[in-house]
Amino acid sequence: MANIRDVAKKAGVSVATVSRVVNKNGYVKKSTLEKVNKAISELNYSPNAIAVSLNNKKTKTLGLILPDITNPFFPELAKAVEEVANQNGYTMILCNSNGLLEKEMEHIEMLERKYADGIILASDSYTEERLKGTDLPMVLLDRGVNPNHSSITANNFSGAVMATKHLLKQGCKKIAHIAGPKNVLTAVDRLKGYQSVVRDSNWYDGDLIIHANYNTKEAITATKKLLEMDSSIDGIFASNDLIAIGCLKAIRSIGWKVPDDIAVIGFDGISLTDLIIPQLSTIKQPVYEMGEAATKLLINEIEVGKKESLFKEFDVTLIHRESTDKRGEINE
Amino acid sequence: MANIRDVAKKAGVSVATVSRVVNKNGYVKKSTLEKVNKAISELNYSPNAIAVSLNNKKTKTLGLILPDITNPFFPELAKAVEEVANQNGYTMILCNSNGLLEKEMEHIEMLERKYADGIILASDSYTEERLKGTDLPMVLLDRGVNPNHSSITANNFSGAVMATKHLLKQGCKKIAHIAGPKNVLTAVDRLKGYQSVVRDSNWYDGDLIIHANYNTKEAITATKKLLEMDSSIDGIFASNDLIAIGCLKAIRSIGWKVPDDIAVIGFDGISLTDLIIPQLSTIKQPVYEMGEAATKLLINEIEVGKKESLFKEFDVTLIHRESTDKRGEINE
DNA sequence: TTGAAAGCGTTACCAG
DNA sequence: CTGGTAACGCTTTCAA
Repeated sequence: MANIRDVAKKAGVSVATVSRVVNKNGYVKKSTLEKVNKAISELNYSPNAIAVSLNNKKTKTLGLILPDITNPFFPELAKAVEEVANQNGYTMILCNSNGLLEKEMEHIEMLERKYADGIILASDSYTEERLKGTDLPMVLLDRGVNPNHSSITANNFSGAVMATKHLLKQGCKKIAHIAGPKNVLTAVDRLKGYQSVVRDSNWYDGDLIIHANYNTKEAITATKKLLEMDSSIDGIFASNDLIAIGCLKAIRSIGWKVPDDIAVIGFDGISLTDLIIPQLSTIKQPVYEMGEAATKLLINEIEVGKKESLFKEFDVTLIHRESTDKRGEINE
Repeated sequence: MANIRDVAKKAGVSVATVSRVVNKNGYVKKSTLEKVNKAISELNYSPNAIAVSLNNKKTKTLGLILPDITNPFFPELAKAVEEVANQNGYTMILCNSNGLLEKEMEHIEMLERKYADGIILASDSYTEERLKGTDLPMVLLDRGVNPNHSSITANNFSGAVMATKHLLKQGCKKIAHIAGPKNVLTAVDRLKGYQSVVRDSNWYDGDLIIHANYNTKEAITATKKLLEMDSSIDGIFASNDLIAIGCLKAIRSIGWKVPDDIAVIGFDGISLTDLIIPQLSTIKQPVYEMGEAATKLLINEIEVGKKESLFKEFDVTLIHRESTDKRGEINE
């Protein structure tokens, strides 16, 4: 690949001049501009990004750290981040942390060493303590709120309230909650939302809450346990869609019918919920918009600087489908 | 962040010496080694990757270009690539091409400018013609075979044969095929596999083949069309799982039963197939292993150089589930 | 065993 | 309007 000196030589000018025309800054006489452009296209020159980076300490690279790209919630997020990044001339490095704090830290250090310009962190295990070494611009996504960093979340609490009230409205008399992990912020907020609605009901009981990780397998076990314990449960609010699908499988395996015997609603709104039978009611997060907002926010912090931490919370929406349609309200 | 000069000053040696101890090459007296190491840890020094790259023209960065991270087949691939890359000290840039040749080319150029060390390309539209500008090491994944580049694929043809024979064995008398796009290599091979099995059957007819893109929505339309045209169809081999799920939805919407009225089998083995009801039979590709193999192959080409193009084809396996279980062979 | 200095490809400042 | 050159942080000869 040709470099800037080759171009300079070919055009009969100095490298400084070439640099000026490439970056369109400074004055260049029209005739030399043309000479240089000619040389550039003849040599098919394009500036070496590494050398540029070494100078200005900017790499036009963003890091996206996710717990697990394999969880259907995240690919759409990744897509949004990648697209917005690209539109702004940035490139995205994808890092999987498997939810491990240690891996997260490794990735952050690596991104620093590679001079990434900023990081979008979707973390389970985020604690301010561990992050304070970094001074890279960083925005927290979906799973963490903290005064030192801007963050984007969905309104998990109010979504949980919506889900629980929806179940009530459909006629459920006793609603259980399969909560996510205790240390995951979204899970905690959703649990609180559920509790705020049912706390004062006469049937309410702490045993109606059971914890499981955000996956289908554990949810199956949890659901069976729940229904064995109390067969009068007729509604489940699952902390996310993967858990809800586990519920569906467990319920089916013991021969109950959804939604007649028991209604189920999830959270997230992954596309999967539309593909399964019965179709799963859920609280939909505007995932793409969230990824988009996070990326724009980050790029803004990088390019114009950060004044204050912004904390943006997105509204969620109820999607009413078969799995909670006890009253035949849906007409397909 | 501290740089090599800071360390040198602190240790009272030259930068050359620091470089030697960091890279463990050249002779260093034990006592100075210790001094230097001390300074390094006190300053928490780690070499600036950009500067290193500028020297050796290696960035320890791989590009992964995918049609669409949102298609459930790809996240697992991405995960494999990321993990293996990380294990070898590489970082992965993720690029979404949306299946557009133009976008692919843009990404490739960007990766060249950023001095990526190599590319893994999963492409629909791959044609050698367009790629010949690049001399970056590149391995083709899943959707392209070409003498100039190593490639990793699954055995699509024999998988299709397995699927079709499986349907026959389950008692299907007339099997249709919803094929993928005509310009996608995997789709073409699967179509050929199907044809090789049924071509000589007395019921065979070209109308039993219908094309659709690799998504659920189009598959619904296609399936309805197929069954309206010929209601004696009692088996469908779908070119991928997303299509198969579309079949299931369409079949359900017209009131038929799976697998009794009609059996359905997909291809890919995405985890989704295990979560839906009825569970979907499918031909499973070893996705993770494929991603792993591609990455190892690429890293090998980068680090030890490439002698010849390797062409590795992975075996696929039949997963027999409810959607084709006409004879009650599955005991859960 | 160690240090000085050139070079990697740019940009940006300072002169002219 | 243009050119020379220091600087970015590191590696790698070449000498000592």
